[in-house]
Amino acid sequence: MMRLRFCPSPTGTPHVGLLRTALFNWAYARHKGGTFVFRIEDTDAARDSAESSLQLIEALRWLGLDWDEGVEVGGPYGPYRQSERFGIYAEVARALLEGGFAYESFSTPEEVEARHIAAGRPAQTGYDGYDRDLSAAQRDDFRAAGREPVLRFRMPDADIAFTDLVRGPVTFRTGSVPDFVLVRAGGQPLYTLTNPVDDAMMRISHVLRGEDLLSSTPRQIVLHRALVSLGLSSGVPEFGHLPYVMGEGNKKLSKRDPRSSLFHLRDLGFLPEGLVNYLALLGWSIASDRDVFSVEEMVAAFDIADVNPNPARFDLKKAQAINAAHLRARPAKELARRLVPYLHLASLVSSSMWSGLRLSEQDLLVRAAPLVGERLTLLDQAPALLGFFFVSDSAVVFEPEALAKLPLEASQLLDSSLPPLRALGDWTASAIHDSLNTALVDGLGVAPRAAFAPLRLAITGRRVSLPLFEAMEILGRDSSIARIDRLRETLPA
RNA sequence: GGCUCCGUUGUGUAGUGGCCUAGCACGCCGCCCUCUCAAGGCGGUAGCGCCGGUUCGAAUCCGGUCGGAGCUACCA
Repeated sequence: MMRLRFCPSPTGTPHVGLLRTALFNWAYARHKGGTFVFRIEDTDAARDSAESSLQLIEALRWLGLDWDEGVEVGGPYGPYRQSERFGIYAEVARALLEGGFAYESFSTPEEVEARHIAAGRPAQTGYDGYDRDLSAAQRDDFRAAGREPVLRFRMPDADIAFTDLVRGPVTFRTGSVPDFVLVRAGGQPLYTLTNPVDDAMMRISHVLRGEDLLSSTPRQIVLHRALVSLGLSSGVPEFGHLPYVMGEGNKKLSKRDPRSSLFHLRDLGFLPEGLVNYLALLGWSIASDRDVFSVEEMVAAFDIADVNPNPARFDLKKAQAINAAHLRARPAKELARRLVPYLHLASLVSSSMWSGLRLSEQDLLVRAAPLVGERLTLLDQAPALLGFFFVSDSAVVFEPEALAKLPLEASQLLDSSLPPLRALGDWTASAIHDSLNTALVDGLGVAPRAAFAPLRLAITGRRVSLPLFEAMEILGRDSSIARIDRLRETLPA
């Protein structure tokens, strides 16, 4: 049974790189019929926050990445927050020490550096193994001098090779990885210990994570092997390192960059479907001639072996284009529902939830949604496009620049449009179009482009809008005429 | 400095020795459609980092080189 996990540390707000990692783990687990575990690595009290944990949970839920075991849902290998597992780490640390896989180290960083310099080595060579074979008497002396040791892992004297699921064979040469710290002086376990221990305890079989952790893999592999020989684990997981998600230029996307924040993108009006689709494209593709797909399609096709190892740039334009494709694919009723929070934020509707809307608002939205759908790339553009439906006839604001660009014969065009509209039998878009065409284009000999500009402004207040005749149909005859009258009155004769 | 990873148009990718005078998408430019804006259709722009080698043949294999990135913490 394949077991994968997503195990962020709760620092800061969730960003796209992190979520891309979550998505690939989730998709691979789902593709293989495996188990997806969600663990939170909150071992660093100074940097972690409860708010960040909550945001992580909210982010996964919003994207639709569900987990089989983990925080909130529980499971057989819990608890799933590292802050609740310190007892386990202490036990494992003791076993490692007793088994000879780890040792107490008293050297300060300054002392290590001084030894390197004295020996003519570069200062930043890394820990030198000085305390590896301290005698009990020496350790007692250090303690007597008031020093507290860290626990270091004893790196074996051998190359460490593994086959990366994304990159193929990778080998770290003997001696290139120094003995690393597992537990701080004072007893706090570090990521170097907690992460592999939990992966082992939770029977994780495949570790897919960011490329930044590639260089920590040899350490984790030898630790896993130690756990196996201590009888604490049944095997070493496989590793795959996912490419970075970069920002503009060649800079790794920063956690602090607001543009990479999931919630920011959600506020802009990304659909979860659209964002998941785009995130999937960062290092993976479903086919050579297609890049718009559903999560289900992704799950059916996703294989870690197909992931590309080179770093990807987050391109907001492309993300929007993908989002727009998903927006257009939504049925009108559903699109209408998704619009509600954004319209509410712009104070256009009475509730942020569909069920809280007045029936008239619901009805209007369902009818208007098909017009707006193909004009959106992001949901937050909807208020500007739909605003005119939700204001009273006397409250339509005419764009000044649109007013300025009106054709000279604007008043005449408005005058001439009223009688046929009043006389119209069926108030439908095509009937409105026909009658106005007859009256203005044929009757007055004005080009369509110019003929309808004043009407568009009267109805919507803008120069660029939804299709005019459909908008008039939805708005209704009375409102349409009232709005045309109103613009007529503000223009000189 | 050391270790490790990466290198196809501006961006994301397809490509696993001949189907590649390199496909798709976004972007950009132009045309068509058209009540505006979109959407849609058509066309254009631009790329295998470089040098050697292997081979009848290389974007694909090998070596080197250059460039970029990460790690080199008692952070994760």
